[in-house]
Amino acid sequence: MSATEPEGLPEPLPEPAVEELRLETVLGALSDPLRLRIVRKLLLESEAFDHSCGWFGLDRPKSSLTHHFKALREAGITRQRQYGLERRSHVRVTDLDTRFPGLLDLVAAWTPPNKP
Amino acid sequence: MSATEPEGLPEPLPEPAVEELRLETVLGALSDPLRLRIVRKLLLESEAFDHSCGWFGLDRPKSSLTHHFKALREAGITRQRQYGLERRSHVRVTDLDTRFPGLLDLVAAWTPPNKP
DNA sequence: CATGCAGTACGATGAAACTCGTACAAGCGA
DNA sequence: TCGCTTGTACGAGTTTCATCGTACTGCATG
Repeated sequence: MSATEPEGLPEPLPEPAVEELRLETVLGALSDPLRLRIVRKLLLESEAFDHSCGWFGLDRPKSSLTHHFKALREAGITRQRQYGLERRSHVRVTDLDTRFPGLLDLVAAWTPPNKP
Repeated sequence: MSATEPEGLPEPLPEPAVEELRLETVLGALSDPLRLRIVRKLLLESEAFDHSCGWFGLDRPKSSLTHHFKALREAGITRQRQYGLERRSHVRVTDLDTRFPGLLDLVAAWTPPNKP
């Protein structure tokens, strides 16, 4: 069905379909500071498509990261695929732009406050 | 300072300044279904400027409504003024469009799922 | 096959936050 | 002045969520 993705890739992990995306859920997922950082980093700094958990350089225990990446995926913001050992993520840009046009532009354009 | 508002109005209740608005906080406030309804109703159906709490026709106890309207105001989404007995709210459109351009358009354009 | 690595699953803990009842303050009108 | 209305303050009960330690799975590589 979802023929927008190229062939030969591992199947995505379970995720909501485009029609199932809920604005409240998406906003709630983005309202966490760490998850907002993750999404912004994916939007701004990923030349390639997917990035594994370690690429983000987040100083948190692994179980915490699992929690947040799962939250992003279950909210429909990211798609995750298994590449051997690693589980790589990317933002579902097309789906989100379809359902909530302007949301990702907003997140990417936003300037986070200075942290000393 | 904030000379964008006409004169002769009651002072707004305490609220964050434009520079203090935080994206995480705003998104978190909008991630509650009832608050999202409130903001959408204000954006879509308010010909006049301000609306009192009862105008929304929300079937919740008063103390719950106070909680949510306060949350919206403290997140910087709405401004509230005291008019005699009533406390009327409107969305801080200019401020939000300045800090997070596209956010309110997004909220207004979004179509909520059918509720049977 | 043994080691090591990426990541999950589970569970406990603590902090928010939603919901709401009750009691109270303040303004308006008869 | 006596209600009636609008909304707050406070507090309790419940739920949800973030955080993280520990144990485990699965895969790759030597």
